[in-house]
Amino acid sequence: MELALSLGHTNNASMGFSVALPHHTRASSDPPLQLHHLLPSTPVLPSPRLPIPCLSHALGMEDTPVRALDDTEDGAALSSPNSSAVSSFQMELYRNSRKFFEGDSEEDENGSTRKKLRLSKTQSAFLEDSFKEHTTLNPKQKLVLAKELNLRPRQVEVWFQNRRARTKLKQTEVDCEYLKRCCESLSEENKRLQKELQELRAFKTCEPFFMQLPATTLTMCPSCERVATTTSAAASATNNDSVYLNKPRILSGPHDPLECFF
DNA sequence: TATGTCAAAGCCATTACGTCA
DNA sequence: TCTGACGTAATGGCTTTGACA
Repeated sequence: MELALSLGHTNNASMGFSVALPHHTRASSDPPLQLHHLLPSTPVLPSPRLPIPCLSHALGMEDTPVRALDDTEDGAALSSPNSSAVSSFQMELYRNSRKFFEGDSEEDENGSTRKKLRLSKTQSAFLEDSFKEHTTLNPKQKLVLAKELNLRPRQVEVWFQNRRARTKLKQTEVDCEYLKRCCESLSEENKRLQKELQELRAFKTCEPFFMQLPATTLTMCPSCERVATTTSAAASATNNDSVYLNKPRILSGPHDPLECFF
């Protein structure tokens, strides 16, 4: 029985029940990366690329190369922010990024402390969309994403690592649920078959009694058309007279009840 | 051609931290 | 204010793989 479990999102549907991600998805053969490869076809953000350049501008970080990719293709998308007032959305980004930068600097100062930096919703959404496109990143993709989100490449790498782990965990839960249902179903089937077997056995053991009804009602074997005869002992006891025996009696040889009946 | 070494990348288990009820 | 549960970022160790001598 093949358990073709392609429930939910799996990295490799052909792997059947296994939920393991391909161990090595090294992208050495990947085509040259373009930014649009990293982005969802339907961005969840008004303009996924907009906030970061905005942010860089607000922070006076124009020297930070945000446009890490081929300018010819995505230049428009990465163009400077529009002239409208900075939205609260962008301000939130600004504040979040301030926190990140402060966190980074703090970590640099006392490297022993492990500061956990919470990603903003925007960053998470961006990463999530990228994950839908590629569950693994090649170094270039990682760098591009890191620059886009103002994160360290290591952070992007870790996020994808943890995201793959979460996916696998969820898939495992789904698989467990499915197997649980399979198990329950098989148990029911097993019970049903056991019951059926018991009934058949009971029927088989009852049959001789069926065959041992009073002689008047069971005088002839349907297969051989022989009537019940007396045993030799009975014959001698009755002076060789043929008698009908009312006592239970199993015929031997061809008169085996099972042989005759079936 | 076979083999050992090394670096890179991924997975896994675990820790540590932030948030929330 | 405290606390425990939970989600998740981060870490360290191990394995696998490909390149290279």
